[in-house]
Amino acid sequence: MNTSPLRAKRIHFRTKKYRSPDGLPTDICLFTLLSIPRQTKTKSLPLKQLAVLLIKRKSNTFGEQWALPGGFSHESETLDECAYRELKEETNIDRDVHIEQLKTYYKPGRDPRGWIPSVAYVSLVHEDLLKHAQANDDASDAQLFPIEEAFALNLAFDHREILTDALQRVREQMLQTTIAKAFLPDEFTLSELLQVIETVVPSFSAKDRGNFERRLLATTRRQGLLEPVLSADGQPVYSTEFSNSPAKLYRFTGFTPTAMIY
Amino acid sequence: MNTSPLRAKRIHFRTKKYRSPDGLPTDICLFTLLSIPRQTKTKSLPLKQLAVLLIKRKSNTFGEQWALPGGFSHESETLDECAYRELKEETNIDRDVHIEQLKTYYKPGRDPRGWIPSVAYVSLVHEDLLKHAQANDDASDAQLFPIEEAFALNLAFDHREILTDALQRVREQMLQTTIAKAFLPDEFTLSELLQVIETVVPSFSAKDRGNFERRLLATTRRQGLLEPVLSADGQPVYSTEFSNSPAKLYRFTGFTPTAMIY
DNA sequence: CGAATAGTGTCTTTGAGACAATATAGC
DNA sequence: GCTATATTGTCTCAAAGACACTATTCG
Repeated sequence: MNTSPLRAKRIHFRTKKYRSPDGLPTDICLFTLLSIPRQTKTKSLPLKQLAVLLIKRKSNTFGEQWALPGGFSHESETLDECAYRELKEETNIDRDVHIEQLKTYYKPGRDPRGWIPSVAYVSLVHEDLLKHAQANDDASDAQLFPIEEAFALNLAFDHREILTDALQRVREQMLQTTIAKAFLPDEFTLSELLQVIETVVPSFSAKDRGNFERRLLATTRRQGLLEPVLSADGQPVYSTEFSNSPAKLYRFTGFTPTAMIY
Repeated sequence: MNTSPLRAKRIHFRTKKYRSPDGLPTDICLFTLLSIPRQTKTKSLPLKQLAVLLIKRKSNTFGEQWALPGGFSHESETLDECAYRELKEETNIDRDVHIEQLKTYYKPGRDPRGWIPSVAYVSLVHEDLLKHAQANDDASDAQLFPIEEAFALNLAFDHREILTDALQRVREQMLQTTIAKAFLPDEFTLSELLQVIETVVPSFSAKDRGNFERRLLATTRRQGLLEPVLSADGQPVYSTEFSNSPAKLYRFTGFTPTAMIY
C-alpha cells in the first residue's frame, strides 16, 4: 500500500485547511400501519395501510414541499439519541419504539443551505402510539401519508430517494427479521401477523392461511419463532377481538431463524 | 404532533448558534480472503482465511494503535466517492470492487480531536487485487490481519465496535445475498463457492458437498442463481485448477432468491 | 494405486402447497 | 342459517439430509 494518506490529512485537518460540514442532521422515515375498519356483518380484521410521517415545509424556492421529519444533531448526543429526540419532538413518543439507522446521505448540492449530510433513520411505530400523540396537537403540520401518496408528493431534498431506500429496507427486514412485532401487540393472532407481512410486502402472499399456520408452528427450522400464550393453568389463550371464532394468541420468543439463499 | 421543531432549529442553524461537526471521515473495513496453500500429494483447494486491512497509527496518548483506513470527505464529493478515493489511496485499487455503506458512528468523545463522526464502509476485495497493490509499496504501514488477530489488537477510536458490526453485516449478507462473488473469480467451481461461504460464516456448514450441489442446482426456489459456464459449442466448461478431477465452472446469473424466515 | 476432489444414486424424512372440510359464535 | 374467521385433514410433490458409491487424473 502507499504511504499513509490518513496522517497527511490529519495535518490538514489541524491547520483547518479544509471546510467542515455545516451540520449533521438526522431524518426519520417513520412508518406505521393504519387500520381501516371494514363494514362487515360479523367481526372482521380491519384493512391495513402502510403510511409514512411527513412534515410540511414552506420553501421560498420550491413552493410547498413535504419532508421527512428531522433536525440537527448536537455534539453532546449520539446519533441514535438525536433520532429519538426528533421522534419525541415530532410525535411526543417517549417509548422504546423500533428505531434503526438506515444510511447517511450526501452529495454536493443535496441541501441548498450548504454542506449538510443527513443520517437517515427508519422507525416503525404502532398506530396507537401515534393516535395518542396526534391528539395533543391538531394544528400540527405533520401528517401521515399512505406510501403511494407520499411518493406522489413533491418531497424536499433527496427525501424521495431516502424514502425509497427506507421502504426497501423495511420490506427486506420484514421477511428476514421479526420487526413485524413493531406493528403488532405483544400477543397477536396468526391472522394479524400474516396481514402485517402481506401489507408491508405486497409480493408476499401466503395464499393459504392454513399452510401459513403449519409452516410457522410445525417446521423444525422455525421451532421457537412463536410461542402460544398460555394462561395460568397452562391452557392456550384465545382472542375474539377480530372474529367470532376464538383465535389462539401467540407471541414472538426472541428466537429468529436464519434466512439464507443457499 | 407538536409545533414544528424543525423550523425552529433552522433558525438556530442560520444564526450559527450551534457548533458544526469538525469533519466527516469515512472509514473502511476492507475484508479479503487470504489463500493458504496446503502441501498435499495431489492438487487441492488452498485453505482460506478472512482478513481485514488495518493501518498503523502512532498516537502520543495511546501508544501504537491500529486503525481502519479512512479519511475526511470533501464537500465536493459523495460519501461513496470518498470511500472509493480512500480505497484507492490505501490499496491502489481503482476497480469497481464491492463497497457498501455500513453505518455512521458518533458518540461524544469518540474522537479526541473534536466532534468527528465517521461513516463506516464495508468493502470486499479479492486477494489478487491486493497482492498487486501491495507490491507497489513494501514500506507501507498498512497490513492485513486475520480477523481473530485484528480483534486482539489495540484498535483506535471505536474501531473495534465498527469492525464487529462490519463482520456481522458481512456474515448476514454472505448468506442472504450473492456477495460471495466478491471473493470469487467470475467463473468458479462449487467447491470454491462452498469454501468461501464456510470461511466467512463458520456456523454455516453444508456437511455434504453432494447435497450442497443439489440444493443449488436442482431446487426450483433457487433456479437461476447459478448457471454453468458453456463453451462455444454449448458444452459445460471444466477446470482442473484445484483438482485432478475436472470440476464444472459456474457463474452467478444476477438473480437472487429471496431469503425469508416465514 | 493412492490422493484429493467431483459428481451421482438411493432412501428417508420433512416441508410446501393445493384443496377441502369442519368449527365457532354473534346476528 | 349466514357470515367471517379459525383450525384441522388429506394428498401430492418438492426439498433436505444421510450415506454410499463411482469417477477423474496426476504422480
